[in-house]
Amino acid sequence: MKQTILIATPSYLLQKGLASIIQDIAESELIFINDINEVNHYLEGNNTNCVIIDQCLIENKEQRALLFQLKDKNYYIDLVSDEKYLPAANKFDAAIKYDDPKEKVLPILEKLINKYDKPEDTASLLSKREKDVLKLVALGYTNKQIAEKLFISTHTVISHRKNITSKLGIKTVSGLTVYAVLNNLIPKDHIQ
Amino acid sequence: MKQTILIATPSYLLQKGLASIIQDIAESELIFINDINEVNHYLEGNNTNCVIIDQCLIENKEQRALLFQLKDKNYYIDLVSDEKYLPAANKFDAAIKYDDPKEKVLPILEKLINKYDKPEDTASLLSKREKDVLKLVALGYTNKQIAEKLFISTHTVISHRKNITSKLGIKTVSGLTVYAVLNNLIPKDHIQ
DNA sequence: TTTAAAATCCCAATATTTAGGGATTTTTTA
DNA sequence: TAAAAAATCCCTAAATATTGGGATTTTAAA
Repeated sequence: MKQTILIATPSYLLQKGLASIIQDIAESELIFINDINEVNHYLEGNNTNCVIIDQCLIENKEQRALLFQLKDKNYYIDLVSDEKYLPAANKFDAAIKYDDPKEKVLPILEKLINKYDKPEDTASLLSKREKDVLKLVALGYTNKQIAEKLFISTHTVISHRKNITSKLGIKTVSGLTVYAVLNNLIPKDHIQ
Repeated sequence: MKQTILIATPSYLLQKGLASIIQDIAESELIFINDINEVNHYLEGNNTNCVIIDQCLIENKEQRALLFQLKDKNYYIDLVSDEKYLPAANKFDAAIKYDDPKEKVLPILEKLINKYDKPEDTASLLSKREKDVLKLVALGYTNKQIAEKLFISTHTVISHRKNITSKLGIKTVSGLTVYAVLNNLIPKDHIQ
């Protein structure tokens, strides 16, 4: 099952940046809110796995206390504009600075995703071989070409495609292509 | 023709955020650099349309002077962490703050894209009708279904597809689907 | 060690697409 | 107003994909 991540920051650049990075790692449901009171309200009424919150939204102690009421249920990531706003001791599980480079940001988000990523997600619906076939379908190869590439007969390719179709409920090449692109099975680049 | 945008910031979040927003507006070539000297070196040896540079990378006057040597050729966007770093008078064409909301960021980038987007880009390669057909192909319809939807014969659909194929040089359904998705001809949602 | 899933292969009939020719009628545009 | 481009329609043969049946062998899990 997809995990839900709440992202609370007024910055559009950071919203889109976090979204882009997170979706590259694994498909997740992202909620964007930029009002601290709405964040607390949302957390009370909905299940989330992680809260990424911009330090600049927290104005007082009451808000802060409310925020951490559900500490046990969620993973909290602090988002700060500058090192100086990093409190020495705090309740956050991790912190990301606005200007952190790739090497600092990626591990934190990857850890978060792996922590909550369930094994039975979309990708594992398909067997290894089915994914191989799907990839090549999405890359525009014919069944015959796929058979040659995988050293199997076209019959087998067709069988795999039948299984893919029934598992995914997607029967058209274009639908499978979109699925493959969205599930990062193929690079988004040009296709022959 | 695609435009080239140089993005200079150490922040991975901002890099990915800018990339995500810009690519949503129009396909562009993005160059990421996070060293001011490399930026200047790159600008001398390559053609760009726009430079988005993080204020924090500019350490002294010499670097600043070098940066604006090609002022006439490029559109410059300033990226600042805080209002206080915004110089009263400067050579930048626009400025974006780290924590700007969508309403401030989008117009600036849209203006930039439209400024340089050539009329003869990918979308206008195809005629109106060809785009109609391409859309439906990418949505997984068969030629027969497309014919019914557009109130034309399947022969016409096939003719349009032949023209699309020769104009785009893409002959597979999956390739056309990726093209359609990348060119925002269809919503990225689920397809039957 | 059974059982179930995965991976492999086969056939035949039908549906669909592709590639190679055309041709005619509207619209645009120079 | 000519000429060019766009949109429409037609044909046939060959190539591919889809559907709806099977079956066998490996591999993994209970």
